[in-house]
Amino acid sequence: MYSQINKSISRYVSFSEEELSTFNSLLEYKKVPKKTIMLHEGEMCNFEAFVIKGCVRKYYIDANGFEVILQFAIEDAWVSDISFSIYETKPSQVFIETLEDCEFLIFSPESKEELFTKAPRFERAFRILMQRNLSVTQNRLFHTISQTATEKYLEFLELYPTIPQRVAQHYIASYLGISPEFLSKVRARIAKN
Amino acid sequence: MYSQINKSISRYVSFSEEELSTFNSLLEYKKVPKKTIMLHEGEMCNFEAFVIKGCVRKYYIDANGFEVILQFAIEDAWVSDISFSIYETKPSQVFIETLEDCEFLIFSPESKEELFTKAPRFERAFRILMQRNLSVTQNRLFHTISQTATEKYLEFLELYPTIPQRVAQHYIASYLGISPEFLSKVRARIAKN
DNA sequence: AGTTTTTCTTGTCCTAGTTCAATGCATAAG
DNA sequence: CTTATGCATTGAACTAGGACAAGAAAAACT
Repeated sequence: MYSQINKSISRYVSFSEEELSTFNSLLEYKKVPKKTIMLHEGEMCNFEAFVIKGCVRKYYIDANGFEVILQFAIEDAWVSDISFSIYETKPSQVFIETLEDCEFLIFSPESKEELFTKAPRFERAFRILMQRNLSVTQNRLFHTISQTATEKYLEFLELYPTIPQRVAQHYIASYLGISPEFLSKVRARIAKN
Repeated sequence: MYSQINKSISRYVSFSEEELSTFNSLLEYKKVPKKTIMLHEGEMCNFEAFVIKGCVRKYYIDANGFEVILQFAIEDAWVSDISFSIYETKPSQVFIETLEDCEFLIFSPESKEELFTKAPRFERAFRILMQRNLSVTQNRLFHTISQTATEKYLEFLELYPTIPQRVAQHYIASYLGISPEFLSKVRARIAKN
C-alpha cells in the first residue's frame, strides 16, 4: 500500500524506516469512483492526493465557459490545488475530477504540519517536489507559447505516452489548448505521413 | 540594504532579529550594469537573485530562434532558473539579462544549504515562495491558453502596471506570446475606445 | 544639432486554428 | 437486439494573429 508513495518521496531525499512510517501514519487511504468531482470551483482544496491507481484531471473553467485542463494525474503523481488564494482574494476556479476508479493516499494540511514538526527533513522533499512541479509548468508554458498544435501534440505523446489510451481525445485537446476538431485534423495529418 | 529582503521574506513566516541577520550574512551584494547577461543558455544557474533595484528579464530561445520572455523581475522580486535539469538531462535554455542598472542580493546554493541548517524555519519561507511562484505560473499558463491577445494585454497592465513604462514594448509582446506588430495593433484598437 | 540605431506603427497578404454543421462510430442502457 | 448518448471525423466558411515591408518616431551617440 505504501510502497509507491515511499519510493516516490525518497527520490531526492532518503528517509529512515522510522521517518517513512511516521509519514505513512499521517496519510489516509481513499477509494473514489469514476467521474467524481473531488474539488469544486470555489471550494478550498484541503488535500494533496497521491494517486496509487487511476487517472484524474484538474481543470479550470474560463470566462467563456470553456474547460482548460491543467493536469492529468496518473499513478505515482500528486494532485492538488496549491494556488489556494495565497496571492489572490478570489476563490480558486479549479475542479479536480476522477476519470477512472481511483485509489489515493490523502495528505491534509494538518497532517503535513504535523509531519514537518515530527520529521523536518520532509520539508525539503516537498520543496523539491514543488520545484519539479514548477519546472514542468514553466516548460509547458514555454511550449504553449512557442509551439504549433502539431508540435505540442507530438511532445505530449512523448511525455505522456500512456494517457491517450486512457482518456477521451477532447480532454487532450483541452490540455493542449486547441479545439477537439482541430486535434482530430492534426492527427489525420500526422497519420498520413 | 537588507530592509527590503527582510520584509519580503517575513511576509508568510516571521523571523527573529537573529535569524534575519544569519540570513543577511549569507547574501552577497552585487551591482550589475544595464544589458548584462547574467545567465547564458546552457550554463548552470548557481544563484537566486533578489532585486533591490532595477529590472531584469528571463527568457528562452525557442526552436525557431524566437525569444520568449518568461519573467520580468523588478524591485522585491526573485529571479533564478530553478528548472536546473532535475527532470531533464539537457541543460537549461534560459537566459537572464538586466534591462536597467541593477542592484541584487545574491543567494548561492551553498549559502542556502547553510541557512537551512542554521535556521531551518527558512525552509518553509522558501517553500511558500516557490508555491506562490508556481501559483503565478499556473495562472499565467491558464490565461495564455484561454485569453485573446487583447485580454492578455489588459490583464498584464493590471498585474504589472509599472512595467510598460520601463521596458520596450516588444518585450511585453514576447512575454504575452504575440508578435510586436500585433501588440501595436491591439494597443491602437484599445486606444480608439 | 545631426546621425545612427532602435523601437513603434500601419497596411497588405497569408496561415493556423476556430466555429458550426453534418455524419459516422462506439459504448452503455434499456 | 435496439436505441440513446457521447465521441471522433470531415468539410466549409470565418477570424485572430503572423510575416513581411515601409515609414514614422524616439532614443542614443557622436
